[in-house]
Amino acid sequence: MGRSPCCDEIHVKKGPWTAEEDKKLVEYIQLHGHRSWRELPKKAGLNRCGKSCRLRWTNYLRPDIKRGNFSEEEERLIVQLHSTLGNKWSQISMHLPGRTDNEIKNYWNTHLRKKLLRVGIDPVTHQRTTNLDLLSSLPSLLAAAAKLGSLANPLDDALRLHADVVARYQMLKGLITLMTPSVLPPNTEAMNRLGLASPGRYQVNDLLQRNHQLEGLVNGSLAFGQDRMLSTPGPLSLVHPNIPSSSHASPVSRIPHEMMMMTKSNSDGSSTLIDSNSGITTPGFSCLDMPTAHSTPSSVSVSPENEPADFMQGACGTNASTPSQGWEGLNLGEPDEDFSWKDILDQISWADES
DNA sequence: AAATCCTCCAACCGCACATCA
DNA sequence: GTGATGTGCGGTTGGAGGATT
Repeated sequence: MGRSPCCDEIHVKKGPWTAEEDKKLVEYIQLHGHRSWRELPKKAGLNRCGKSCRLRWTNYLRPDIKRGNFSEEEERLIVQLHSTLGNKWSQISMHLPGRTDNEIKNYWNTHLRKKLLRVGIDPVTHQRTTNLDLLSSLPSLLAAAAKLGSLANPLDDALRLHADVVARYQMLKGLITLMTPSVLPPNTEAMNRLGLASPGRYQVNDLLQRNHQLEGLVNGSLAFGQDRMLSTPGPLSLVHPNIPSSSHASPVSRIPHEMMMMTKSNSDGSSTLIDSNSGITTPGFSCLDMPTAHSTPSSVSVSPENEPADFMQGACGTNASTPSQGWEGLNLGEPDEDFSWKDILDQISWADES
């Protein structure tokens, strides 16, 4: 029952093609075409199975094949087509002249897939990976940080600091990812979840800009931490710039010189980050033109009823009655006493979980 | 310099479907 | 209607070559 394998002939060569085989195949097809792939190898004097000949021709020897790197335009097109067609590589290749399905498939698996993952897009569903995915690594990070924290020598403190900074960095990256829409075709389900789907309210570029701003903040904080770790090892407390130092009334007792960050408002609406200990400034941090507030968040709840804009406002402090409220709600300030990643997770509620 | 690891991609494999006798 | 055959497609593999240790 069933069909016989295509390449069941004994002594049929497999593996890479030689230049001589290529030449034979090309010359034969140019002269006679390829009406029957099964007959072709015999007639062309090739010790290959028809299937192998077809593959070699369609994927490599065909004269209209485009070689070389994929352009950005091609990349975009592939991603776009993949989001609607899935792994239908042959259909995708129809839209990219000169590219074979095999080439596109390989390029997808080796480059584009990873690229999407890096920017927080699930390459299968083309949905943003949820913050919960990103945050799933936090327990291990925290465990590592706690373990390091229990050791008592300067080097361990430095390591602990580093783990702490990394954990916070991951956390903020996760939140930024959560708050920002994709540059790709709208990821409707995730966008709807976050209430980001309504057109006109959020412009992608606008949000991307905010993303950059927030990333700048995060990276800046990370840089501060690393800088501090090198010079004076000790725990780092990442404090949001808009939280006045007075609002951090319970500095962690074990931290002798907690690094504090404040902001100076600039006339253009941006702010400059200032490390009150070192005096180091980081200009350009900005919470420009956030949508108008209609509530002041006392805690963070990302759901259609309590949109991320509220959180963003809280985070940036432009409209909250107390500038610090948004970030305080996130518990980003006091790492050693009250700080709890679980609390943050608890504060982020998903509409479809209820 | 050697060993090991990693990445990439051409080629293979097996299945599904279309066609034909 | 059924089985044999040919072709197309998507997933997977193996090895070459580069990077890292």
